[in-house]
Amino acid sequence: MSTVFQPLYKQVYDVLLQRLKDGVWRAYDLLPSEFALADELGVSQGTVRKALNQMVDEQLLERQQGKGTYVAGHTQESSLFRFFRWREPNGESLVPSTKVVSSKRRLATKSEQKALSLKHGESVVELVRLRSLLDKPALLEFVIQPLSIFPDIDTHIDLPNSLYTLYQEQYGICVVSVRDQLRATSLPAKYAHYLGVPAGEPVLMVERASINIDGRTVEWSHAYSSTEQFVYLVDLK
Amino acid sequence: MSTVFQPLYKQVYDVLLQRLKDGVWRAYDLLPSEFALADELGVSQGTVRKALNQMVDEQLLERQQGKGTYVAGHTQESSLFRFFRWREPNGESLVPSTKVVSSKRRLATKSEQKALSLKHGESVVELVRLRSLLDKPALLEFVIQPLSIFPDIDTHIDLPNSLYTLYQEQYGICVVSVRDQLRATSLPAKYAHYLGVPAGEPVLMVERASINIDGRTVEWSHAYSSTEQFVYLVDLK
DNA sequence: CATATTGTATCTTATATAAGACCTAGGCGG
DNA sequence: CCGCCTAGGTCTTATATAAGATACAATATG
Repeated sequence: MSTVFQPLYKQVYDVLLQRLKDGVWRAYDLLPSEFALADELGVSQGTVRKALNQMVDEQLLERQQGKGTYVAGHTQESSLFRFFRWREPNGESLVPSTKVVSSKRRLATKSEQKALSLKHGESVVELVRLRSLLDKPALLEFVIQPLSIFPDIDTHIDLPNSLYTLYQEQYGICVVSVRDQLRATSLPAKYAHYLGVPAGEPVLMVERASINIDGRTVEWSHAYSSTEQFVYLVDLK
Repeated sequence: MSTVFQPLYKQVYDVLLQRLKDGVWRAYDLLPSEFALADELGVSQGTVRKALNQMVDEQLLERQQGKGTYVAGHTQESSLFRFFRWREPNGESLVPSTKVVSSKRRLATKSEQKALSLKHGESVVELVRLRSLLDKPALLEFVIQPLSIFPDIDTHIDLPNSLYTLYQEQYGICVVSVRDQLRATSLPAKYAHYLGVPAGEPVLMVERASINIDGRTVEWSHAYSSTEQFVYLVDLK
């Protein structure tokens, strides 16, 4: 017997997740009510509810009692709150301001092909941004966006502080998790003036893969930052 | 009306959590069955179940169908798996081996008093450990343990790889979360020979607060590590 | 008879459903 | 324009049934 047993609520979960992946429901959409879904799928409201609960836990959905269940979307605030880990040493949270340094199209490098599962010869946009904390330049960020995923993304005039809202609104792409690799390294001389830090200074390098609801890495970035004034904070539960 | 409404299952959760804090049940203990708890507290089994579910999600409890619900304990493996974030650059997980460099008692410094909420004049143990990955020295770790929380902890002969199991077994202290602050810095000359890295080299400094079930910081540590061969990995959901 | 195996009772947690409480928004009458 | 009412959504709780684990008696087998 090759078919493995799956509880009803898990099967419901899978169906609903697939609809999110397929874009049947998009950010901020209102889902049908629990009873309506239960009716459609031929199960009870409680079973649908259990599946929805799990998706709420995973931050895919948001509920509002008395109103309905919505597809969770990135706002500027929520997105920064969720994925931006830079803090003051005392733990106070920070909101970055962002300035575009440059943006250009080019062929993906080997490592970019690997990180983003691109075919040989695919083009990407390399976006360089300088992000400031408390009005001090703090992070120099290199963002790689495959053109196959984000067509003509380099034609947008003013980019939002958090790119994920742009991905969501213009391309229907919902970043649900990120994976950061942290290293210490010396600041390359050519970047020193951006951060106002001497060349060769120890800096934190954060390499980030941003992952879509279907599991694909849709964006890849790395950033340099001095940690004289700010720290990268991790809470492990 | 000053008393705020709390759902039944939340009240049950609070009662059960308090029992964990009080040490009524300790690591690996078997809890009474859902029906027994329901009976004792005067609610239905499903309500108890919802409270227990939440505690399982928080990794405070573990269930085994047909057997019972247990208080989650740190094993060497689970503890390292959960709180050890060093990986190979390709993402492969690593298990450290650990050697004690030194251990001494002294008065807590100002910053230690603050981090650990100690009174002026309290004593701590400073434990220095060298941890290796793939047989290469990789992390030099300074662990601060208040003697008020861990009496005579420096009399233990051989320390386990993960200290949390020791805290749990000898002192009934259960670390449920940690908070890491990451910085890049230059490797102080006096530590260079431990890591086999030139002095002044950029290294990652990880400052860690380990937090007990009652919310207290019970251990404070900082560690230096070269990131030539290994990276600190963060998954943000 | 000794031993292994099978059945069965009774624990446990896991899943599904139903019913009522509560929240929100909008319509409608004063 | 205000307040009441109601429709339609989620939230909470309870109950019934399924399924896994274990101990032990009954039974088959050498």
